[in-house]
Amino acid sequence: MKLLFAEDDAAIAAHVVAALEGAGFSVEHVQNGPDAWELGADGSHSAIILDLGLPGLDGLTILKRWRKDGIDTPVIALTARGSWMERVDGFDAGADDYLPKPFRMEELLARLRALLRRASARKSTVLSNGRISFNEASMQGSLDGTPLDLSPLEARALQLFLHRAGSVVSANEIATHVQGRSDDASNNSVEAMIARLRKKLGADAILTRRGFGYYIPGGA
Amino acid sequence: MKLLFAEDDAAIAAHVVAALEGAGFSVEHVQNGPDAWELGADGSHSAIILDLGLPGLDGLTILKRWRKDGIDTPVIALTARGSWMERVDGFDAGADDYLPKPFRMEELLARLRALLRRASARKSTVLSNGRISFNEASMQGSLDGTPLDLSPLEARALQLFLHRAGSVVSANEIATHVQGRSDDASNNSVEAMIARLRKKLGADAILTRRGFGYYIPGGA
DNA sequence: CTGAACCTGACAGGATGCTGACAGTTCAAG
DNA sequence: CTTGAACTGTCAGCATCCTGTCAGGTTCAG
Repeated sequence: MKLLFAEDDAAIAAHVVAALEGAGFSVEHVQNGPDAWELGADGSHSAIILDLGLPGLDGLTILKRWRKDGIDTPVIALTARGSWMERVDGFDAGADDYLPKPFRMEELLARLRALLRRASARKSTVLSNGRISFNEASMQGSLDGTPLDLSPLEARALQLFLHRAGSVVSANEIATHVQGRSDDASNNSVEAMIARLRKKLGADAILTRRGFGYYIPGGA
Repeated sequence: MKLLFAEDDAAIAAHVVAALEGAGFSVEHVQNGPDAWELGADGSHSAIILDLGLPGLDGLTILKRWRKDGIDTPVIALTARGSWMERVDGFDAGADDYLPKPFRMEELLARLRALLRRASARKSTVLSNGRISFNEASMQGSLDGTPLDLSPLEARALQLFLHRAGSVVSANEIATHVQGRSDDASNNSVEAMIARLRKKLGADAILTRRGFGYYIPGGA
């Protein structure tokens, strides 16, 4: 299990490297953007932990280049603060998970393992429910087999709903998972997105549970 | 929080059981495969710590059987050593996490907590009592299997009653838990809500204990 | 019998959710 | 650099639903 770890802060890096190696991983550590890009580009790592604030070459740019080149190594992005814009950008650029600094090692390890597990079981990444299906590898949704034209946020929302088919997802959870925000209320962006999604999926695809949230029927 | 712990090495087991109980868990300990399978099969545990090298019946086989039978209790697999193959097999069989021996207790506890946290966030509990049932995941109540159309407060109230089936819930508790108020008396909003709920559930679903509160018969 | 506790139907104000429109931003093509 | 398309947050208006309150009736315990 070889990991690539890109982080310029020496103190943090030493700590993390020690913990990762203690957990049985072999770690390659780089401290600047160009090195990270070069090493990651060969696709030989099981996962990459990428600080978005690298010197020399921005983490987001690196990530986008990798994805463009077809490198699908799972990436956990480390964001400087709880900046939600950064998180959203990270997801759009192709990160599989993000972790806001500061973080606890257990958290990083847990997410890393989850990511590796998902990656190893990547065969069955097609969620389906009634007329709707969704390929998590390509983030492509379909209705009755015909591909849908979903925006990034809509796709993530649909993914979330399908993962939790049959159970209610609160607007707050949607905001967190899909948009990367955690501030509640005071805006109806979730409602707006649901409306757009419904327009593409059909009005009865996503149901409202007034006062609680939204859900896709079926599942559990 | 009841745990199932399957481990045949008596020395390790004693150590782990002591630590788990010290952390506030109630532990059922078994030392061979068949016992583990039997006890785990009732799905009553919050989590299972499963040594893969059990005598009598292999841990992986047990795990696969459970999953086949729909037991989705979170499982931490203990692997003999850092054998990579074993880990992969463990994940494929349905383990939620693995831990290579030897391990430190803190590590086990940390992973256990992480697992329980994740699991509790996804659990879809169905409360039921006589003709009434309530799915907490979808916040959907049913009477004789037919879905009910409950308002948010009614749904939360029904949930509360079912959680405390057989015991009296005071109007004050209802006001607090369901409506989020803490001011007592001076209004009969609770009474009004009970009336509306009875209209949907049937008059005999919720009984009054004059001077104390309301309750659903049966349960405890 | 009597007062307190409880029930119920009606109602209005408020909360909640939906929708169409719009503007700022990003991104890629020209 | 300019341009245009796509995306998404925000806003305002609207429809609907929810729920606290009130008034009057009913039931219960002492």
